[in-house]
Amino acid sequence: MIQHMASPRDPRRNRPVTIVDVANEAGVSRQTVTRALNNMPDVSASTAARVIAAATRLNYRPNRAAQGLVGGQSVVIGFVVEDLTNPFYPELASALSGLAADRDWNVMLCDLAPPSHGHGDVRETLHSLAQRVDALVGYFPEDVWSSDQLARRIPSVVLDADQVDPEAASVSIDIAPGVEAALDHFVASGRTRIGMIDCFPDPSPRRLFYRAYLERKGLAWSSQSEAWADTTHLGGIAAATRLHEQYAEMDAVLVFNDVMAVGALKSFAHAGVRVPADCAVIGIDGLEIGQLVTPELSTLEIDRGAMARHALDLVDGMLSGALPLHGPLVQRTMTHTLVLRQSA
Amino acid sequence: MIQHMASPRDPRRNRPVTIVDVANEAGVSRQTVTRALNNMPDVSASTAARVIAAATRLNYRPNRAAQGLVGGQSVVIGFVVEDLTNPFYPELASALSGLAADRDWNVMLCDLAPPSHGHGDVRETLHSLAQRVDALVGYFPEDVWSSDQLARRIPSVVLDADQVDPEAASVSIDIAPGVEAALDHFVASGRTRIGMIDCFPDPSPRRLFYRAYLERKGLAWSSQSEAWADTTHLGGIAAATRLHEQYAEMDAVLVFNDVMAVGALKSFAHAGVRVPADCAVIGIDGLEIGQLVTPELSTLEIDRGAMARHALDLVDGMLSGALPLHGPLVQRTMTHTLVLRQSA
DNA sequence: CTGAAAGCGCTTACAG
DNA sequence: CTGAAAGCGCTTACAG
Repeated sequence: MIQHMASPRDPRRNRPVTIVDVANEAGVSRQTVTRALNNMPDVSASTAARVIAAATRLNYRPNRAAQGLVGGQSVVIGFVVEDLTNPFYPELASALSGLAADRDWNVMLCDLAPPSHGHGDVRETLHSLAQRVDALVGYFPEDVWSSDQLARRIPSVVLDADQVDPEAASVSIDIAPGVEAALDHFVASGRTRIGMIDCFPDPSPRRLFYRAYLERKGLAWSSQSEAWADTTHLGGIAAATRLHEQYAEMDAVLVFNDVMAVGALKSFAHAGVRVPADCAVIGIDGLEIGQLVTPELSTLEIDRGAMARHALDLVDGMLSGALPLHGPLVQRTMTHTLVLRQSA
Repeated sequence: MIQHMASPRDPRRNRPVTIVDVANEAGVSRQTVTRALNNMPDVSASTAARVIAAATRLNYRPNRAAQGLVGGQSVVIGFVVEDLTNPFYPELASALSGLAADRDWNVMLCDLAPPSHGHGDVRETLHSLAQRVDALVGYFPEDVWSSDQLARRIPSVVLDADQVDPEAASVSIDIAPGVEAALDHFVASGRTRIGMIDCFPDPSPRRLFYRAYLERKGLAWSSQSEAWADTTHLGGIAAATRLHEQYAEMDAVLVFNDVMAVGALKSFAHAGVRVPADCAVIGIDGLEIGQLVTPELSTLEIDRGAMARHALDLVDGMLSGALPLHGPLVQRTMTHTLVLRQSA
């Protein structure tokens, strides 16, 4: 048998090689193997060497589950996002990963919109993840979430859901203060024909608040003041282009998120709309890309570090028993901070 | 005891509640609990209901390790990146996550540069991860990697390392064709004073190739033709600013990556250097942000989907025994594609 | 320094 | 429909 074809399975029987196989190969007992392989004391150097050689020869790999069963396994958080290519999620994942590492926890990543061909049902993906982790944190599709009651099966923290599930812990964002601040800023700088780019045909809470604000302030509004598209920069381009056509007098626009807002900036540049001179733009999220574009994007920033910290605190509470797993709602609420750069 | 203070541990003894506790609580045997909780047949509805009620009451959660031990656990890939806030990594993570999901594998995320205060030793982080996953894929700090010989302890795929470890499988990038194409493009469009922005004081392979190219073509070069900085957009701004000062005649510049290149574009805009009229810019990576800025960034693109696919193929091979775990080098090599947009 | 025993928490046959 | 037995692969005491 050619050496580099050596298999990690014992060729004699077609099953993974275990500690017993190594023990037999080395002519020792299995606890001696444990000791030798884990650098524990009370093994003679020669025995240890013999065991290590045998393990190497057989391509032995300890079974993680067995180790976990006896030793106590670490906490694993399943982090669920809608689309990792929206920079908001990696920035959050980065924060979560760092904070988790501080507790010696691990983060299992689940991107629900992977650019893969044959990815199965989202429901199936989530259930499979739920079986492999100790808690779920993230953004969950409303329909699967409510119909499957995942929060009842596993400690879960729902991030920034439009509709808060009373059964699940959540970190939610009260958009009111932030959106109010953004719109106030528009008005304070003399803008009165304010548009909105949203992400769904059905108005999001952000859009509803925007409408209410315009009405409250007696500002102009019509269905032409609004447009919606995908939450991508291409969507932002498309929506901004449409909005510019149907509402040419628009002098300010609030955009559902920064990625779309950056698209809107491109669209405006292309159409010759000067930002902020002709039209001011404020995005939402506070992403780093906002600082990379010209003009730099003003935005409603959300603190990802704080969001991740809240989520892990809630998980910790549920895991330790200090917090109920479901039932009375446990909720942390955050608000945006208006960050003014060049676009407004 | 207040209901919402119910603990996930059996209050009577201070240990996690197990299937036996549930069985006792429900007055049945443990295999009946298994059946009821896993929706298996051969349980009467009333018994199942009683068991589920007991499990809920005790906040029972099956032990994943025990389930994994008996049922066979799924493959977990530890994905190690240098810094998740560089968009290259999330785009790769997204691809990897999707392809892994297709195989019903999971991806555990490990960001070595988390924005967290107390993150411990990188070495420690990697070793801890290595114990919790079946294989390692990603970018590893050269020093830890070579000194700890992690590749000998766990199947590992090293991505795009400058120095290929002969002990580990790897997906490497042959930069020569791409960089040659980029520089050829500069020359073909009449540029002869070509600069380079790199990321380390020590010249990267990209920089070495750039130098060799200039020499080969008899083009001007001096130490003033080069600058280096952090691989962030701020680093790009700083390096481009410096380069513009020290090499004002520069009419083209190759940048270590797209994030820095976007920074360079900002710096040039600020300094009144028109791109591409005064100075052409080509970045490396092919990130989406290159399309968001103005002018759009020309770049050497690497196919992240293909990279992820190669990595998982190699892991699969090592796990199944078709590929050696170490020893004879297993290597896949990729090349960049020159994508011309507006900046060059 | 090394080995025989017991047990981690679950599930999968196998009896009733 | 329900339960007693055996075993998954490892480690942690406990004897020698």
